[in-house]
Amino acid sequence: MVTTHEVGTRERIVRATSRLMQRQGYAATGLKDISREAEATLGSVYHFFRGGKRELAVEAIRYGDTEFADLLRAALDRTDDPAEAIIACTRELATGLRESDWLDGCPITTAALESAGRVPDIQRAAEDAFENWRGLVRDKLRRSGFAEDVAHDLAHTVISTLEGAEMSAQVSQSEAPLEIAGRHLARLIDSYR
Amino acid sequence: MVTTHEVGTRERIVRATSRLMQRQGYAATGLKDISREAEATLGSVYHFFRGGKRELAVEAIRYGDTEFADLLRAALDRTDDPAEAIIACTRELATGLRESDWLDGCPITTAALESAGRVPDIQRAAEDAFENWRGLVRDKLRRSGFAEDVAHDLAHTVISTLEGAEMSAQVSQSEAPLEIAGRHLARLIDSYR
DNA sequence: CGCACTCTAAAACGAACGTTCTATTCAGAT
DNA sequence: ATCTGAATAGAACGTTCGTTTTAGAGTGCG
Repeated sequence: MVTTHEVGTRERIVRATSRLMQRQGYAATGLKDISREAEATLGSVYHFFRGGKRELAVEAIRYGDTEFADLLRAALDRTDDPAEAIIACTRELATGLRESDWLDGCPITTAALESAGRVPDIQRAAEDAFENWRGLVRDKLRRSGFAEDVAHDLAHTVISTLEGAEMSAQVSQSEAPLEIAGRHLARLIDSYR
Repeated sequence: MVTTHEVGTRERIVRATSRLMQRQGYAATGLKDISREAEATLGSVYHFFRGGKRELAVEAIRYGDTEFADLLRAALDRTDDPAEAIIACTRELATGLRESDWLDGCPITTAALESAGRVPDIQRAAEDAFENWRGLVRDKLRRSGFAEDVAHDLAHTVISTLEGAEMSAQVSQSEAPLEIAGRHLARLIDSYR
Protein backbone atom coordinates (compact mmCIF):
# COMPACT_ATOMS: atom_id res chain seq x y z
CA MET A 1 0.00 0.00 0.00
CA VAL A 2 1.30 3.42 -0.90
CA THR A 3 0.98 5.91 1.91
CA THR A 4 1.61 9.54 1.10
CA HIS A 5 3.74 10.77 3.95
CA GLU A 6 1.73 13.15 6.07
CA VAL A 7 3.81 16.29 6.34
CA GLY A 8 3.55 18.53 9.39
CA THR A 9 2.62 22.18 9.42
CA ARG A 10 6.11 23.30 10.29
CA GLU A 11 7.63 21.58 7.30
CA ARG A 12 4.90 22.83 4.98
CA ILE A 13 5.77 26.35 6.07
CA VAL A 14 9.47 25.86 5.44
CA ARG A 15 8.86 24.33 2.02
CA ALA A 16 6.50 27.11 1.00
CA THR A 17 8.99 29.72 2.12
CA SER A 18 11.77 28.02 0.21
CA ARG A 19 9.79 27.86 -3.00
CA LEU A 20 8.54 31.43 -2.77
CA MET A 21 11.99 32.77 -1.99
CA GLN A 22 13.40 30.76 -4.86
CA ARG A 23 11.03 32.51 -7.23
CA GLN A 24 10.86 36.04 -5.89
CA GLY A 25 13.52 36.43 -3.24
CA TYR A 26 13.38 37.39 0.43
CA ALA A 27 11.98 40.91 0.43
CA ALA A 28 9.19 40.23 -2.05
CA THR A 29 7.96 37.18 -0.15
CA GLY A 30 5.39 38.16 2.42
CA LEU A 31 4.42 36.18 5.47
CA LYS A 32 0.84 36.13 4.26
CA ASP A 33 1.93 34.69 0.92
CA ILE A 34 3.76 32.03 2.86
CA SER A 35 0.88 31.13 5.12
CA ARG A 36 -1.46 30.93 2.15
CA GLU A 37 0.95 28.76 0.12
CA ALA A 38 1.60 26.53 3.13
CA GLU A 39 -2.09 26.29 3.98
CA ALA A 40 -1.30 27.47 7.47
CA THR A 41 -2.27 30.54 9.42
CA LEU A 42 -0.10 33.41 10.55
CA GLY A 43 -0.52 32.18 14.08
CA SER A 44 1.06 28.89 13.14
CA VAL A 45 3.93 30.62 11.40
CA TYR A 46 4.77 32.65 14.50
CA HIS A 47 4.22 29.67 16.72
CA PHE A 48 6.94 27.69 14.96
CA PHE A 49 9.21 30.61 14.13
CA ARG A 50 9.20 33.04 17.01
CA GLY A 51 12.12 34.82 15.32
CA GLY A 52 9.76 35.89 12.56
CA LYS A 53 10.55 36.26 8.92
CA ARG A 54 14.32 36.24 9.28
CA GLU A 55 14.48 32.99 11.21
CA LEU A 56 12.09 31.42 8.74
CA ALA A 57 14.23 32.57 5.81
CA VAL A 58 17.33 31.01 7.35
CA GLU A 59 15.52 27.71 7.74
CA ALA A 60 14.25 27.94 4.15
CA ILE A 61 17.77 28.50 2.87
CA ARG A 62 18.99 25.48 4.77
CA TYR A 63 16.16 23.53 3.16
CA GLY A 64 17.22 24.77 -0.28
CA ASP A 65 20.79 23.84 0.58
CA THR A 66 20.00 20.17 1.15
CA GLU A 67 17.55 20.13 -1.75
CA PHE A 68 20.20 21.29 -4.21
CA ALA A 69 22.81 19.07 -2.56
CA ASP A 70 20.59 16.03 -3.12
CA LEU A 71 20.20 16.88 -6.78
CA LEU A 72 23.94 17.41 -7.10
CA ARG A 73 24.81 14.19 -5.32
CA ALA A 74 22.40 12.17 -7.42
CA ALA A 75 23.83 13.52 -10.66
CA LEU A 76 27.43 13.09 -9.49
CA ASP A 77 26.84 9.48 -8.49
CA ARG A 78 25.38 8.63 -11.88
CA THR A 79 28.77 8.05 -13.54
CA ASP A 80 32.30 7.42 -12.39
CA ASP A 81 33.72 9.93 -14.80
CA PRO A 82 33.48 13.35 -13.10
CA ALA A 83 33.41 15.26 -16.39
CA GLU A 84 30.40 13.30 -17.56
CA ALA A 85 28.85 13.68 -14.14
CA ILE A 86 29.03 17.47 -14.38
CA ILE A 87 27.34 17.34 -17.77
CA ALA A 88 24.61 15.26 -16.14
CA CYS A 89 24.23 18.07 -13.59
CA THR A 90 23.75 20.74 -16.21
CA ARG A 91 21.20 18.61 -17.99
CA GLU A 92 19.31 18.04 -14.77
CA LEU A 93 19.29 21.75 -14.02
CA ALA A 94 18.22 22.62 -17.55
CA THR A 95 15.22 20.32 -17.58
CA GLY A 96 14.20 21.42 -14.09
CA LEU A 97 14.33 25.02 -15.22
CA ARG A 98 12.41 24.44 -18.41
CA GLU A 99 9.75 22.29 -16.78
CA SER A 100 9.06 25.02 -14.21
CA ASP A 101 8.58 27.52 -17.05
CA TRP A 102 11.94 29.09 -16.12
CA LEU A 103 10.70 30.00 -12.67
CA ASP A 104 12.64 27.69 -10.38
CA GLY A 105 16.31 28.55 -10.55
CA CYS A 106 18.78 28.07 -7.72
CA PRO A 107 16.72 27.97 -4.52
CA ILE A 108 18.97 30.32 -2.57
CA THR A 109 20.80 32.64 -4.96
CA THR A 110 18.28 35.45 -5.00
CA ALA A 111 17.95 35.65 -1.24
CA ALA A 112 21.71 35.29 -0.86
CA LEU A 113 22.39 38.28 -3.10
CA GLU A 114 19.67 40.36 -1.50
CA SER A 115 21.11 39.81 1.94
CA ALA A 116 24.85 39.73 1.28
CA GLY A 117 26.54 41.99 3.78
CA ARG A 118 23.21 43.20 5.19
CA VAL A 119 21.52 40.24 6.89
CA PRO A 120 24.26 38.19 8.56
CA ASP A 121 22.11 35.17 9.41
CA ILE A 122 20.99 34.67 5.83
CA GLN A 123 24.38 35.37 4.34
CA ARG A 124 25.94 32.81 6.66
CA ALA A 125 23.41 30.15 5.71
CA ALA A 126 24.03 30.83 2.02
CA GLU A 127 27.77 30.71 2.55
CA ASP A 128 27.42 27.33 4.23
CA ALA A 129 25.35 26.04 1.32
CA PHE A 130 27.93 27.01 -1.28
CA GLU A 131 30.68 25.47 0.80
CA ASN A 132 28.61 22.32 1.11
CA TRP A 133 28.07 22.04 -2.65
CA ARG A 134 31.73 22.69 -3.39
CA GLY A 135 32.61 19.92 -0.98
CA LEU A 136 30.48 17.44 -2.91
CA VAL A 137 32.23 18.27 -6.18
CA ARG A 138 35.66 18.30 -4.58
CA ASP A 139 35.14 14.86 -3.03
CA LYS A 140 33.94 13.48 -6.34
CA LEU A 141 37.13 14.74 -8.03
CA ARG A 142 39.31 13.45 -5.21
CA ARG A 143 37.74 10.01 -5.52
CA SER A 144 38.49 10.12 -9.23
CA GLY A 145 42.18 10.60 -8.54
CA PHE A 146 42.61 14.36 -8.86
CA ALA A 147 45.14 16.03 -6.58
CA GLU A 148 43.77 17.90 -3.58
CA ASP A 149 44.56 21.42 -4.75
CA VAL A 150 43.37 20.76 -8.30
CA ALA A 151 40.12 19.30 -6.99
CA HIS A 152 39.65 22.25 -4.63
CA ASP A 153 40.03 24.83 -7.38
CA LEU A 154 37.95 22.90 -9.89
CA ALA A 155 35.15 22.56 -7.36
CA HIS A 156 35.10 26.34 -6.97
CA THR A 157 34.80 26.93 -10.71
CA VAL A 158 32.26 24.14 -11.21
CA ILE A 159 29.91 25.64 -8.65
CA SER A 160 30.48 29.21 -9.80
CA THR A 161 29.85 28.27 -13.42
CA LEU A 162 26.80 26.16 -12.63
CA GLU A 163 25.35 29.04 -10.66
CA GLY A 164 26.13 31.59 -13.34
CA ALA A 165 24.85 29.41 -16.16
CA GLU A 166 21.67 28.61 -14.25
CA MET A 167 21.04 32.30 -13.83
CA SER A 168 21.84 33.09 -17.46
CA ALA A 169 19.57 30.30 -18.61
CA GLN A 170 16.76 31.53 -16.41
CA VAL A 171 17.01 35.15 -17.52
CA SER A 172 17.26 34.30 -21.21
CA GLN A 173 14.80 31.41 -20.92
CA SER A 174 17.13 29.12 -22.83
CA GLU A 175 18.95 25.91 -22.00
CA ALA A 176 21.96 27.01 -24.05
CA PRO A 177 24.01 28.57 -21.23
CA LEU A 178 23.76 25.38 -19.18
CA GLU A 179 24.44 23.08 -22.10
CA ILE A 180 27.51 25.06 -23.13
CA ALA A 181 28.74 25.35 -19.55
CA GLY A 182 28.52 21.59 -19.16
CA ARG A 183 30.68 20.96 -22.20
CA HIS A 184 33.25 23.54 -21.18
CA LEU A 185 33.48 22.33 -17.58
CA ALA A 186 34.00 18.77 -18.82
CA ARG A 187 36.74 19.97 -21.11
CA LEU A 188 38.37 21.92 -18.28
CA ILE A 189 38.28 18.91 -15.97
CA ASP A 190 39.70 16.65 -18.67
CA SER A 191 42.55 19.09 -19.23
CA TYR A 192 43.85 18.22 -15.75
CA ARG A 193 44.05 14.48 -16.33
CA MET B 1 39.99 74.57 -14.70
CA VAL B 2 38.39 71.44 -13.44
CA THR B 3 34.61 71.58 -13.46
CA THR B 4 32.70 68.78 -11.76
CA HIS B 5 30.01 67.94 -14.25
CA GLU B 6 26.72 69.09 -12.86
CA VAL B 7 24.46 66.07 -12.96
CA GLY B 8 20.73 66.55 -13.36
CA THR B 9 18.03 65.31 -11.04
CA ARG B 10 16.86 62.66 -13.45
CA GLU B 11 20.29 61.06 -13.70
CA ARG B 12 20.85 61.24 -9.95
CA ILE B 13 17.63 59.29 -9.52
CA VAL B 14 18.66 56.62 -12.01
CA ARG B 15 22.09 56.26 -10.44
CA ALA B 16 20.67 55.98 -6.94
CA THR B 17 18.18 53.37 -8.08
CA SER B 18 20.90 51.39 -9.78
CA ARG B 19 23.13 51.39 -6.73
CA LEU B 20 20.34 50.51 -4.31
CA MET B 21 19.04 47.73 -6.53
CA GLN B 22 22.59 46.43 -6.90
CA ARG B 23 22.83 46.09 -3.13
CA GLN B 24 19.37 44.99 -2.10
CA GLY B 25 17.41 44.14 -5.22
CA TYR B 26 14.17 45.46 -6.65
CA ALA B 27 11.56 44.62 -4.04
CA ALA B 28 13.58 45.81 -1.05
CA THR B 29 14.37 49.15 -2.64
CA GLY B 30 11.69 51.69 -1.80
CA LEU B 31 11.00 54.86 -3.71
CA LYS B 32 11.62 56.83 -0.54
CA ASP B 33 15.04 55.24 -0.16
CA ILE B 34 15.69 56.23 -3.74
CA SER B 35 14.57 59.82 -3.37
CA ARG B 36 16.65 60.18 -0.22
CA GLU B 37 19.76 58.64 -1.80
CA ALA B 38 19.30 60.77 -4.92
CA GLU B 39 18.65 63.92 -2.90
CA ALA B 40 15.41 64.40 -4.78
CA THR B 41 11.79 64.37 -3.73
CA LEU B 42 9.10 61.91 -4.61
CA GLY B 43 7.51 64.54 -6.75
CA SER B 44 10.63 64.66 -8.87
CA VAL B 45 10.76 60.91 -9.14
CA TYR B 46 7.21 60.73 -10.44
CA HIS B 47 7.74 63.72 -12.65
CA PHE B 48 10.55 61.98 -14.53
CA PHE B 49 9.17 58.47 -14.30
CA ARG B 50 5.43 58.56 -14.71
CA GLY B 51 5.55 54.77 -15.04
CA GLY B 52 6.56 54.56 -11.39
CA LYS B 53 8.88 52.07 -9.81
CA ARG B 54 8.87 49.58 -12.65
CA GLU B 55 9.85 52.07 -15.32
CA LEU B 56 12.56 53.42 -13.04
CA ALA B 57 13.91 49.93 -12.42
CA VAL B 58 14.16 49.24 -16.14
CA GLU B 59 16.13 52.45 -16.60
CA ALA B 60 18.38 51.53 -13.68
CA ILE B 61 19.09 48.13 -15.18
CA ARG B 62 20.00 49.73 -18.47
CA TYR B 63 22.32 52.01 -16.54
CA GLY B 64 23.91 48.99 -14.84
CA ASP B 65 24.21 47.35 -18.23
CA THR B 66 26.37 50.10 -19.70
CA GLU B 67 28.27 50.49 -16.44
CA PHE B 68 29.32 46.83 -16.44
CA ALA B 69 29.92 46.92 -20.20
CA ASP B 70 32.32 49.82 -19.76
CA LEU B 71 34.26 47.92 -17.11
CA LEU B 72 34.33 44.85 -19.30
CA ARG B 73 35.45 46.75 -22.40
CA ALA B 74 38.19 48.53 -20.51
CA ALA B 75 39.59 45.27 -19.12
CA LEU B 76 39.31 43.48 -22.46
CA ASP B 77 41.15 46.27 -24.29
CA ARG B 78 44.01 46.16 -21.85
CA THR B 79 45.79 43.28 -23.58
CA ASP B 80 45.66 41.63 -26.98
CA ASP B 81 45.64 38.17 -25.46
CA PRO B 82 42.01 37.36 -24.64
CA ALA B 83 42.93 34.87 -21.91
CA GLU B 84 44.97 37.49 -20.10
CA ALA B 85 42.20 40.00 -20.68
CA ILE B 86 39.68 37.78 -18.89
CA ILE B 87 42.04 37.47 -15.95
CA ALA B 88 42.20 41.24 -15.89
CA CYS B 89 38.40 41.25 -15.68
CA THR B 90 38.31 38.97 -12.68
CA ARG B 91 40.91 41.09 -10.94
CA GLU B 92 38.95 44.23 -11.62
CA LEU B 93 35.77 42.65 -10.28
CA ALA B 94 37.55 41.31 -7.20
CA THR B 95 39.03 44.65 -6.18
CA GLY B 96 35.74 46.42 -6.82
CA LEU B 97 33.98 43.92 -4.63
CA ARG B 98 36.53 44.11 -1.83
CA GLU B 99 36.72 47.89 -1.87
CA SER B 100 32.95 48.15 -1.48
CA ASP B 101 33.12 45.87 1.55
CA TRP B 102 31.57 43.11 -0.54
CA LEU B 103 28.42 45.11 -1.13
CA ASP B 104 28.59 46.01 -4.81
CA GLY B 105 28.31 42.85 -6.89
CA CYS B 106 26.84 42.67 -10.36
CA PRO B 107 24.54 45.68 -10.71
CA ILE B 108 21.65 43.77 -12.23
CA THR B 109 21.79 40.14 -11.15
CA THR B 110 19.65 40.44 -8.03
CA ALA B 111 16.85 42.33 -9.74
CA ALA B 112 17.08 40.03 -12.74
CA LEU B 113 16.55 36.93 -10.61
CA GLU B 114 13.77 38.53 -8.60
CA SER B 115 11.87 39.42 -11.75
CA ALA B 116 12.63 36.49 -14.03
CA GLY B 117 9.38 35.27 -15.48
CA ARG B 118 7.32 37.67 -13.38
CA VAL B 119 8.14 41.21 -14.49
CA PRO B 120 8.62 41.10 -18.27
CA ASP B 121 10.04 44.63 -18.64
CA ILE B 122 12.81 44.00 -16.16
CA GLN B 123 13.57 40.51 -17.40
CA ARG B 124 13.87 41.84 -20.95
CA ALA B 125 16.27 44.60 -19.88
CA ALA B 126 18.40 42.07 -18.02
CA GLU B 127 18.37 39.70 -20.97
CA ASP B 128 19.58 42.52 -23.22
CA ALA B 129 22.39 43.28 -20.80
CA PHE B 130 23.68 39.72 -20.74
CA GLU B 131 23.50 39.54 -24.50
CA ASN B 132 25.40 42.81 -24.71
CA TRP B 133 28.19 41.57 -22.43
CA ARG B 134 28.48 38.28 -24.28
CA GLY B 135 28.82 40.25 -27.51
CA LEU B 136 31.80 42.14 -26.13
CA VAL B 137 33.61 38.92 -25.20
CA ARG B 138 32.68 37.21 -28.45
CA ASP B 139 34.01 40.09 -30.51
CA LYS B 140 37.24 40.11 -28.56
CA LEU B 141 37.71 36.41 -29.27
CA ARG B 142 36.80 36.85 -32.93
CA ARG B 143 39.38 39.62 -33.27
CA SER B 144 41.94 37.29 -31.75
CA GLY B 145 41.33 34.73 -34.47
CA PHE B 146 38.91 32.31 -32.84
CA ALA B 147 36.27 30.71 -35.06
CA GLU B 148 32.77 32.11 -34.86
CA ASP B 149 31.11 29.17 -33.12
CA VAL B 150 33.99 28.69 -30.67
CA ALA B 151 33.92 32.38 -29.79
CA HIS B 152 30.15 32.28 -29.35
CA ASP B 153 30.25 29.38 -26.94
CA LEU B 154 33.24 30.69 -25.01
CA ALA B 155 31.53 34.04 -24.58
CA HIS B 156 28.56 32.28 -22.99
CA THR B 157 30.74 30.45 -20.49
CA VAL B 158 32.92 33.46 -19.75
CA ILE B 159 29.93 35.58 -18.79
CA SER B 160 28.21 32.76 -16.89
CA THR B 161 31.36 32.01 -14.93
CA LEU B 162 32.13 35.65 -14.22
CA GLU B 163 28.61 36.10 -12.91
CA GLY B 164 28.71 32.97 -10.81
CA ALA B 165 32.15 33.69 -9.41
CA GLU B 166 31.19 37.27 -8.61
CA MET B 167 28.22 35.99 -6.67
CA SER B 168 30.25 33.30 -4.90
CA ALA B 169 32.89 35.84 -3.97
CA GLN B 170 30.30 38.23 -2.63
CA VAL B 171 28.52 35.64 -0.53
CA SER B 172 31.72 34.17 0.90
CA GLN B 173 33.42 37.56 1.11
CA SER B 174 36.54 36.22 -0.55
CA GLU B 175 38.36 36.99 -3.77
CA ALA B 176 39.20 33.31 -4.24
CA PRO B 177 36.24 32.34 -6.48
CA LEU B 178 37.06 35.16 -8.91
CA GLU B 179 40.79 34.51 -8.90
CA ILE B 180 40.29 30.80 -9.54
CA ALA B 181 37.65 31.45 -12.20
CA GLY B 182 40.04 33.76 -14.02
CA ARG B 183 42.75 31.12 -14.16
CA HIS B 184 40.36 28.42 -15.33
CA LEU B 185 38.73 30.56 -17.99
CA ALA B 186 42.16 31.49 -19.35
CA ARG B 187 43.07 27.82 -19.46
CA LEU B 188 39.83 26.96 -21.23
CA ILE B 189 40.36 29.68 -23.83
CA ASP B 190 43.95 28.59 -24.42
CA SER B 191 42.76 25.01 -24.95
CA TYR B 192 41.04 26.16 -28.15
CA ARG B 193 44.15 27.69 -29.73
C1' DC C 1 4.85 92.70 -16.77
C1' DG C 2 2.05 88.16 -17.61
C1' DC C 3 1.96 83.73 -19.41
C1' DA C 4 3.65 78.99 -20.09
C1' DC C 5 6.20 75.37 -18.72
C1' DT C 6 9.40 72.51 -16.19
C1' DC C 7 10.67 70.99 -11.98
C1' DT C 8 10.27 70.58 -6.89
C1' DA C 9 7.95 70.24 -2.46
C1' DA C 10 5.08 68.04 0.84
C1' DA C 11 0.91 66.14 2.35
C1' DA C 12 -2.31 62.42 1.93
C1' DC C 13 -4.33 57.96 -0.01
C1' DG C 14 -5.56 52.99 0.56
C1' DA C 15 -3.17 48.75 0.65
C1' DA C 16 0.06 45.67 2.36
C1' DC C 17 3.79 44.86 5.42
C1' DG C 18 5.80 42.25 9.81
C1' DT C 19 4.37 41.58 14.20
C1' DT C 20 1.57 41.02 18.43
C1' DC C 21 -2.26 39.62 20.84
C1' DT C 22 -6.16 37.09 22.60
C1' DA C 23 -9.21 33.13 22.05
C1' DT C 24 -10.08 28.65 20.85
C1' DT C 25 -9.36 23.87 19.68
C1' DC C 26 -7.63 19.45 20.73
C1' DA C 27 -4.71 15.54 22.47
C1' DG C 28 -2.72 13.10 26.05
C1' DA C 29 -1.46 12.76 31.01
C1' DT C 30 -3.10 12.77 35.61
C1' DA D 1 -13.16 14.96 34.53
C1' DT D 2 -9.83 18.04 34.72
C1' DC D 3 -5.63 20.12 33.72
C1' DT D 4 -1.87 21.30 30.55
C1' DG D 5 0.56 22.69 26.80
C1' DA D 6 0.97 22.57 21.88
C1' DA D 7 -1.23 24.12 17.83
C1' DT D 8 -4.44 26.97 15.30
C1' DA D 9 -7.42 30.84 14.18
C1' DG D 10 -8.09 35.51 13.18
C1' DA D 11 -8.46 40.29 14.55
C1' DA D 12 -5.70 44.30 15.31
C1' DC D 13 -1.30 47.11 15.93
C1' DG D 14 1.72 50.67 14.03
C1' DT D 15 4.70 51.26 9.79
C1' DT D 16 5.88 51.53 5.45
C1' DC D 17 4.74 50.77 0.76
C1' DG D 18 3.74 52.79 -4.19
C1' DT D 19 1.05 56.19 -5.86
C1' DT D 20 -1.71 60.44 -6.36
C1' DT D 21 -2.67 65.04 -5.62
C1' DT D 22 -2.25 69.86 -4.90
C1' DA D 23 0.53 73.69 -4.42
C1' DG D 24 4.59 76.33 -5.07
C1' DA D 25 9.12 77.72 -6.85
C1' DG D 26 12.15 78.75 -10.85
C1' DT D 27 12.97 80.08 -15.64
C1' DG D 28 12.53 81.90 -20.33
C1' DC D 29 9.74 84.42 -23.62
C1' DG D 30 6.22 87.61 -25.53
